[in-house]
Amino acid sequence: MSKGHATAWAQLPVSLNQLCLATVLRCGQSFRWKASGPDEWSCGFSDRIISLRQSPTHLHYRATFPSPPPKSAKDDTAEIVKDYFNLSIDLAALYEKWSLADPNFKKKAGEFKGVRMLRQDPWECLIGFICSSNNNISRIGQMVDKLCATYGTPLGTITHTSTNPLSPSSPSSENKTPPTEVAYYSFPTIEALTTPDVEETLKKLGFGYRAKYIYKTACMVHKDRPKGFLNTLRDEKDYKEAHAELIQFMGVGPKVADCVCLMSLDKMGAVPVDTHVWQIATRDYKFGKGKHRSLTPVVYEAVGDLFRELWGDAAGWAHSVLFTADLRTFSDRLENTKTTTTTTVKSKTKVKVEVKEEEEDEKIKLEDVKVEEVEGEEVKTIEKRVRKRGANGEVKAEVVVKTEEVTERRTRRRRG
DNA sequence: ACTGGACCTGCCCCG
DNA sequence: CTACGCAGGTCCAGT
Repeated sequence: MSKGHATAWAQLPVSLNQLCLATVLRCGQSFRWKASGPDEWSCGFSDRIISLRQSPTHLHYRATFPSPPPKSAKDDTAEIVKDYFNLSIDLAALYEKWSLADPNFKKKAGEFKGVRMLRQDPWECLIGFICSSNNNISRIGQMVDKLCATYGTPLGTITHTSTNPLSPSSPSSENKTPPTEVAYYSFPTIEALTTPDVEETLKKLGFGYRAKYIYKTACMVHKDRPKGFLNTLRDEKDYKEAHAELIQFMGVGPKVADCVCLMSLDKMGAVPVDTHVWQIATRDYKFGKGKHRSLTPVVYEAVGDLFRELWGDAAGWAHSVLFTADLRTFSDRLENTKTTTTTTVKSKTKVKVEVKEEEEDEKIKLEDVKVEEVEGEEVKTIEKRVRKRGANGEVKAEVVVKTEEVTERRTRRRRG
């Protein structure tokens, strides 16, 4: 495969308060950006590969076109980049507003500046988040890569240089890995995923039950909807209308629909409520005061309403900041986590739980507590996750959980 | 309306 | 080093 034709690097004036590339491209909005070098990122678009770098004052970009470059391919990369990053929206002003309305946001946002919503292609966004259900980010990325390599259009290759953060730019570093050529592809068109082989092929590629969802959804969009349907949801439908349309598709529930609304359809008030956001709502905002057993559709909407009332029209944008702060990938920014001890206790009968803490100082921090119980003779389940650490970041304290009739008990450790 | 299960698979951490 | 739990949910059948 050819390396293609790369344009010269160009730049747009963008501050780190407006955009933090390394955060936004890794926080699970898009699953397709690859680190192509130290502080360099690349992604295949419809007819070109776009590569990005960032300085404190500028966003640097360049395009690599397939060779020979199509005559139609004039370099409108700047427009694509501005659109993709929603750069017309003043993120710093929004942070000010959210910080004023919410002390918790203000506290968390300090370490997470420049977290903005991308404005992705609705089709890609839809399929990407169908892949995300009951799944982990690592595998989602792999699945989307396979999808593009199998059904997308080859766009050429990019030379990847060492991305190991432990071996920075110094060329003499022994740790550095040799450059490699990495192939890039466009995201598959709608039609490309409607061929009869798609479900079986994706199953073989490890998509599991999502293979059927993707195939069915592609067929629905292609055959049962007007041309350009998804894009009309952006301009011609409001949030509720778009959401209602999206959950008609196979494999698309309220959470995935909100992701598509927020990340590709300009619905800034859409708040995708996943396990993280549910956790944030109950832990940091005392939502429901522990009364809710599960995330039913009613509760789901109530959580979104809570955040919309708190943060206003662009609540989905604000939510992304706190969601990102909650990701383990970035956990080192809020606290220097070394070790976490998690204790899970399950019991078939009534359970007494006491959590003893040395109340010596406020360095001890209750990170994460979830309690679920069902009335009657049924199963009571208590899950408590408690982190305590000293000023230097060392975890020093442990949780004491006392129970009766314990039937199952696990303890696990994590490194951060 | 709400609840409980099943669901593909690969990664991560536990014994 | 293998195994169980889990991962940015959704669908389906029963109350």
